[in-house]
Amino acid sequence: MLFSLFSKAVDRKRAKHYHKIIYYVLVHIKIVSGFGAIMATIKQISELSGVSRGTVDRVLNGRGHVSPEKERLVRSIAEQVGYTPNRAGKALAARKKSYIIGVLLASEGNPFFGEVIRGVHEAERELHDYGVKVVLRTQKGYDVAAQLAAMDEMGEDTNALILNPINDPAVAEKINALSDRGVQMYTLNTDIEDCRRLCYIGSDYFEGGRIACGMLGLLTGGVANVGILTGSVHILGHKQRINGFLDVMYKKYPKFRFLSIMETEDDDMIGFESTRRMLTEYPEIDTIFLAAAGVYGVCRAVQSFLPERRLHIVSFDHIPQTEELMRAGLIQATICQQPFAQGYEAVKLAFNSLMNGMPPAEQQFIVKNDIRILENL
Amino acid sequence: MLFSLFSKAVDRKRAKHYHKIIYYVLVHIKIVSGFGAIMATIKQISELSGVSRGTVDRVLNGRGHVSPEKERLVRSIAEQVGYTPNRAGKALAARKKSYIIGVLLASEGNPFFGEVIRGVHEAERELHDYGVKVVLRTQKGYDVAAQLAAMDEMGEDTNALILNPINDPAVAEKINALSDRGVQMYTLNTDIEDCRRLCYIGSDYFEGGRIACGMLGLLTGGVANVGILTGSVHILGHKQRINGFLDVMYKKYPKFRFLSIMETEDDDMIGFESTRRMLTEYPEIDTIFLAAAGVYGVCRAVQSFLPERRLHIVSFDHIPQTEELMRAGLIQATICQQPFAQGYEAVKLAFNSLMNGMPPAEQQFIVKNDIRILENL
DNA sequence: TTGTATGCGTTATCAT
DNA sequence: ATGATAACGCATACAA
Repeated sequence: MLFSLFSKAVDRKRAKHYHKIIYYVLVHIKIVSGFGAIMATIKQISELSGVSRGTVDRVLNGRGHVSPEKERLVRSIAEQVGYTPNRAGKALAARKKSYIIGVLLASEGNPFFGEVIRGVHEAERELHDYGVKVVLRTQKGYDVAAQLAAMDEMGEDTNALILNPINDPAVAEKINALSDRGVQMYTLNTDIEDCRRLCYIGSDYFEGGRIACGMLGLLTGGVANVGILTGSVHILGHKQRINGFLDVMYKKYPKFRFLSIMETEDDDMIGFESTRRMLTEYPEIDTIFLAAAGVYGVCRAVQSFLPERRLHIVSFDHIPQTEELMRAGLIQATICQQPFAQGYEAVKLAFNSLMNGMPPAEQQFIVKNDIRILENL
Repeated sequence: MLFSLFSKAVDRKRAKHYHKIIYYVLVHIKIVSGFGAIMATIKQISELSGVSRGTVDRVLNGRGHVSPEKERLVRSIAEQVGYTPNRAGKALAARKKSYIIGVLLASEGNPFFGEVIRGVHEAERELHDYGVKVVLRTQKGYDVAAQLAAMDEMGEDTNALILNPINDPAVAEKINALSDRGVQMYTLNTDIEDCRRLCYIGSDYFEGGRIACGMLGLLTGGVANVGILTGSVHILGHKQRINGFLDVMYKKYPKFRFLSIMETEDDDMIGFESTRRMLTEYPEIDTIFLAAAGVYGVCRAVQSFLPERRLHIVSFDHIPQTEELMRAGLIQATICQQPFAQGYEAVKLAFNSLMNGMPPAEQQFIVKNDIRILENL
């Protein structure tokens, strides 16, 4: 290989005499090897440019303290040889200090997050070799003060913090504060506006709503009296799902009649009661779009109050009761948002940014919505 | 940290005096650090056991030439400290020799494989740092002799070979021959029986068929006159899809009437003609299960000969015409088999086995079948 | 400003 | 059979 001309056997002085010739060759000849691109290393760049490895490192990592002409020279050569840092080498060197990635999930007792956590742990396992520590902390329910407190505590000793933020200005502010303190911030599963998070990892709720409507359109043959049950109109994701649903409904299904919308507050009991009232007020409802949690309560209400009629129901996510409800024929389809991938990718993204000292290229990592019926549950 | 007691500052002789004590402690006390498991290294094991790193390496990698008692000692300590090799270190050391992974795809002109190839390239990009070369070769159509010849050629200079095998005994035999020659063999997208491939990467065709039937059950309300179009009854995957379809049909949809099955030979023109004949012979058909390629030809036939009637059609895969056909309302749903993931995971799996010198833990890597409707295409 | 030396974990080579 | 040592690519503390 070309570069081995100046391996350790040849000292720097000889190299200095040759490096201009080599450089000339590099500039004017397109270099290819038998199998693909050459993998340039810092050492090779130092030999080609006649400066030390340390200087090359300083240039390539912008550490300063290097003369302009050498800087230009090194940059130029690195460009010519198409230098990209070697991850294995970086990882090994980085092992002395270890990165700590915090994961703060505000939702104990929400079965949806089980898979998210599995994904987090899988990423932790894979990154174990790279000296990464993952600190996971879960909280019960949506309490702004509690979330803020936990963020402060975890921000103390983490290099990156991943959380599913409560949609409250105080949380956005705290995200900015921690970001300024040097903690790389990520939002998981739900995003929050007006803050300096590096990336949102989660699903496209609007698309999820569109898919739900498309599915119900197919199931009903395009004719339906629709009732919608949402968690809370104040929760951004739920609202976006409903907007998506209505988007498809208005454009594609003129024979859909939208009769009523009520809230479950993500609770089975409240869902039961809301559904009961909805069905007594609008007994002609034959199709239910279930945009949030409380699925089991809603379905039980349907079963209790319209035992003879077969409604069309599409829900979200896959929780333990989902299979039972699908097997019973109450729910025909449920739309999942790849919870495992959300947890997994969030940790990996955070690690990669820490590793290369650069924020993720994309500000969003959107996981695909996933249609499930009984056969592929 | 515990192990640093015997860092380089302390010489081997002192270590030898202490290692039995430490060993005792290790055996009787469960070791935990603040953040999780200790990451044991070969160096630490050598210090604890009082043997050299070389010997530890010889034991842990089964290179032989080591006395039984030292072997037992090292094994025991490695077990106690829960040693797992560090991938970054391995990668760096392995860079001197570079692995070559061959990918042989027999299907030029089949749009399905575009995404598979994208997955292969993405894996290649990610593994670039680890000195992996991927050699991709594609072939037109299914010609056993051509595939055998290509296998022989590629087997010469590859450490692993991934291919979508033609279902022919000669191919199985060649897979065994190459395997015996030390090439690690993988089957991609379609499997083949009675051969020593290390792993099959692809979808579960039986499940795919079940999902298709479940979907048509939902679309038709459980009442349908069904026609099936397959590629060839001789192709294993197609047969499995049909078996899956019939499985659900018999168990769950007693009002499905199965009227006819014909072949498309994966060709649009033949598909058109087969469909035309099917629809003239059984004009009562209102539901079509499209288990193979030739999708466009079939749909055009439906459009030509039953322009007024609205059939229910479920197909497989996502090719360029699929979206047009769905938009036109001819196809309601198509079941995809994650082609990108197939290509990506195949290469990664092959690399991992080469890296740790161990075949994959599982003999199959099954990607999920994925329901698509117009809204999530 | 610039260069040198060392170490991260693993593997291979060379001595003994 | 066993131990010592160099090398892989990168980062950094230290020396000049």
